[in-house]
Amino acid sequence: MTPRNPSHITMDEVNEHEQIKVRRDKLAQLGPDRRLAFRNDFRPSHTVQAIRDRSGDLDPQELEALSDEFALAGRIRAFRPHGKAAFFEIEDATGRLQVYARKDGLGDEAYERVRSLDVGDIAGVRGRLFRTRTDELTIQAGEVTLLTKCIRPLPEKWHGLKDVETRYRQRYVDLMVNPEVREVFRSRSRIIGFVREFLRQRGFLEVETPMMQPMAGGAAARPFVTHHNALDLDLYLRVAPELFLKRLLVGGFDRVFELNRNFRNEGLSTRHNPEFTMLELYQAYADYEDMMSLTEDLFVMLAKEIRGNLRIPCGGREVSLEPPWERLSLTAGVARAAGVEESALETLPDLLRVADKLGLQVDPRLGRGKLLVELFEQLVEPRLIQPTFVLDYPLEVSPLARRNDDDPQFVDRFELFIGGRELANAFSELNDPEDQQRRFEEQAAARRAGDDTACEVDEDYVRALEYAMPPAAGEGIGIDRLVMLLTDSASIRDVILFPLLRS
RNA sequence: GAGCCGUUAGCUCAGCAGGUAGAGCAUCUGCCUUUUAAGCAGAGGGUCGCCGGUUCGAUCCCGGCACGGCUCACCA
Repeated sequence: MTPRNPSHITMDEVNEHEQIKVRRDKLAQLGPDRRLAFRNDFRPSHTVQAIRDRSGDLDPQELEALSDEFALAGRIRAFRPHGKAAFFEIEDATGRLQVYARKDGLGDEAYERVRSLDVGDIAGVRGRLFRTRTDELTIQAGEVTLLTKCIRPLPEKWHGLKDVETRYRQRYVDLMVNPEVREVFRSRSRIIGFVREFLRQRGFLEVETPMMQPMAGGAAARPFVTHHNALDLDLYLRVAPELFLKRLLVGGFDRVFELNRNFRNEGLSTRHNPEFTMLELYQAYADYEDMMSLTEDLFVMLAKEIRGNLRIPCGGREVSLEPPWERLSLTAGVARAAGVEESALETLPDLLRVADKLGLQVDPRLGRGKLLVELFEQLVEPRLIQPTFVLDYPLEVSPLARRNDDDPQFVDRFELFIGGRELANAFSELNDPEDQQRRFEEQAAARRAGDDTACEVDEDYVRALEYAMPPAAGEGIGIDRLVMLLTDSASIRDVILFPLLRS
């Protein structure tokens, strides 16, 4: 557990924990020259994986005949002393390998130095390979060098580190001792690499747009504020890159994406971290139907790549990513869940009546569109376990989306739900500058009325649309939630290396 | 921001009508040259999250605070 109030503890505090003291003393016994205790002159010749690959199919006799000497470096993860011999395990980024050290092989002095090593120390080992009686591939140490002393004891070897607070605050320890955590973050890296390659192959250009913006637009969320001293200018950390990416469509890049951090000054939960990673992509001459296809393609390929299967575990259930995915209109979903006809959801009083009938707490000041979305979130969203595109959002909750050609009160937009969580949001883009100006003004009015998640009028964005933005569609995919899905993680903190905690 | 739950040794966890605490691993000492959750024998280690209250006496009961978890709210 992290000390809660360490301000009164100093480095020379005498009652240092016994185990730390023992390790510090061992460090001191190496002598006053710190270069010998923290050396950087050992170069491994092989990783554990490379050694296993090299020796994998050799029988014990062939292994004995192999005269190669291997140099291996890593962290000591187990120590089994036996009088005049000792076994320990070295772990590097690729795995663990057992080391066997004998007094009669190393000499008295060198053997004593091996015996003084602790679990957690970083060490280098040189020697030849053999197999033990129990057929364990082992390196017989001809030389063992302490490279870096570990002053603190590692968590228990069998149960590991369980305390979630320590796991998040001291992620380095979590990573050290919990291999499944390392695996999650390796998967995260592979997923992000795969997404980039997927888009690159489809002709998308990866770009970087401002994270510090003079005006926070592109999503309905409260921004973080910061200040530039030299310009004496307040800036907002971006809540979304959307308005900048669409300016690039105007400029002639007709397929762009950005995969990077957004910042929203909102609450924390198992699905929300104040800084999170979002993919946004924009494609000219495409509509939201194209985004649905692209999303299915991407998720299917990712599931095959990462899980090797389209049926993946998700919080104790199974999710099938086999396309095509279900499509459900927002209104139909609410009607079905509420047990009424869609025609009974047409007006604001209709919706209030339904909410009342179901005993739902809703804000009566909401307009029809927001209320419909609210009902959907309460009634339908948590039940959308299998992949579902939710379609046809009300205009008033979608100030940047293109109107539906047949029903101008709705927009051509979908959100994707899997495992009860929103994974993506996409729409055909609004490119009529006059309509956009009016929608911005409605947002600004809502803002003046107290909605601090509503955006302001972005005059330059409207001007950009006046230069003509090609018809286009765009999509945002929550990368953290995508990683949660593909690693079956219950909390966003399990897929973010250093999630925000109170300090 | 609200409700519920949690915080005991380095780690994982027990415990208690209210009588200031235990185990395993880890650590230390001794023995042990093919073990692998090594083994055997012994030892040390705790402001029971923090502050206050009740009480002869509080790890335990009560109040407050801190941090964390879950749920809700917020997050189109």
